Amino acid sequence: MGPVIEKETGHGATGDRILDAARVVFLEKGKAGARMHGIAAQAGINKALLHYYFRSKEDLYREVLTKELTVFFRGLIESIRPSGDIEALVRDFIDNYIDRLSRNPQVVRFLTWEVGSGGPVARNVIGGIVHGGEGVPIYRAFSNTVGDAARSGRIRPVDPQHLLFSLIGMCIYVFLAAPILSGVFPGVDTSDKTFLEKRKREIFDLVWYGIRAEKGGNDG
Amino acid sequence: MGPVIEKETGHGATGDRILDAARVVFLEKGKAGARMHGIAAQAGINKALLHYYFRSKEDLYREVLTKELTVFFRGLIESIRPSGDIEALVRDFIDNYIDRLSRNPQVVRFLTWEVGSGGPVARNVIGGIVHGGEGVPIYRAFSNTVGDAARSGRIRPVDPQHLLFSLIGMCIYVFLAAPILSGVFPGVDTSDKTFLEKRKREIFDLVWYGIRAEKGGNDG
DNA sequence: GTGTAGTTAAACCATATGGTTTAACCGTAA
DNA sequence: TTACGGTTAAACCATATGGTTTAACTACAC
Repeated sequence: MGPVIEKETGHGATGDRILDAARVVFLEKGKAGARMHGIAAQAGINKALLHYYFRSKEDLYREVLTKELTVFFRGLIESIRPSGDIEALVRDFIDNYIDRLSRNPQVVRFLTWEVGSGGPVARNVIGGIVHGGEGVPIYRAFSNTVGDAARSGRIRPVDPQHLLFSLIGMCIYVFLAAPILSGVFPGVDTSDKTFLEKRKREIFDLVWYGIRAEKGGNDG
Repeated sequence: MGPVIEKETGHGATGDRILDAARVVFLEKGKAGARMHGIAAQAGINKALLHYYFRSKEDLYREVLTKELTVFFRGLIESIRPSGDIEALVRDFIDNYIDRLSRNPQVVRFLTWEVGSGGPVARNVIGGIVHGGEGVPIYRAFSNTVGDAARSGRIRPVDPQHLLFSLIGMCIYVFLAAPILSGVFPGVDTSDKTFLEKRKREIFDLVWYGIRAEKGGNDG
């Protein structure tokens, strides 16, 4: 059945080395800025072999990006599948999103490049993950938990979609803007655990105080 | 003193046409993806004249980006200079940030490209604007207003830097991720006034309920 | 040994790229 | 008239680019 094949990815060992190399180069330079020659060099092989494995730059880019985003978002979503408790959901969301971003800062960079060029690959991958899969799609579950909490009077009524955007925005912003922020505000360092823990607390407090129902009834 | 010169930008009429053209092309393709030939064509001139005005692609890119970011952020910051009232500050910030982003969506795209390549230009421009200028630098003013509000008991104590990041993140996220979000959540349209007004309300409510001091003392 | 997949070096190809140079043309100011 | 800056078309240059082809070499499977 042919030579040694790694079942994991569907590519042989060399194919994987190429994907790794391509990841590094695309990450650093983006699709337009990357050079096939550079990728081959990074993988320690020559152009001929590179094209023996991947027809074109386009192909390679799509594979790299799809793999990267799929792994990240699938993992993320699995770690925050809502249990029904809104407070735990918010806390887990913030916790997991920030932890995973800090452990995979490349993902943000890939997303940045992608969005720059219209994001066709990311749209596909993320759309599939957020709405598809087995069981209750993740967004549906999130939305239900928020709705239930509002109906039961634990939180005030909020639009779940906007709450989601707010959570994501607050978590991802510091990573996205890191190259700029770290130059403008010394002390901002997205690889510093202390900073990130503080960021988590600040986000959670803002959101939780921001949505929970007030204890003593409401006044004007 | 030479031919007709537009004093506004320091470039002649042709120079401005080139800058406009370059803006369009860099916006669409990023620095690496842009072609000098394409920029010349967009400006309706030939390559020779293009290089007669701008030595290199690098030069042109720096000028375009600096101009774009300077105009946007200077305008933004002037429109939200804090008056001392924290509630008004939060409301104005959200209002102006979202309005200006929706009127200048290119800026987000430029920032995206910039951040992708490490953001050296943006870091300079934004750093200068946020901390420099006449009078009290804007971040200082923001931070003071938040601090005063906390000391006077109007809001609970919050870290002004993190509050700022949260505000920016919530406002900018939908614009940044628009190409992806619009594919994943039909109905998300950052050029739709209704959507943006709702977004503003949701952000303001979350933040304001999230930071204001509770009326009836606190409980466990 | 023969065949086959993986691999290499190197030449090759058509086209693109950023940038320069040259010669000429045009309108206006001196 | 002359001089000059803005402008053009076109050729030119060195290098880079994505991608292909060829011939040969290696290790392992049969």
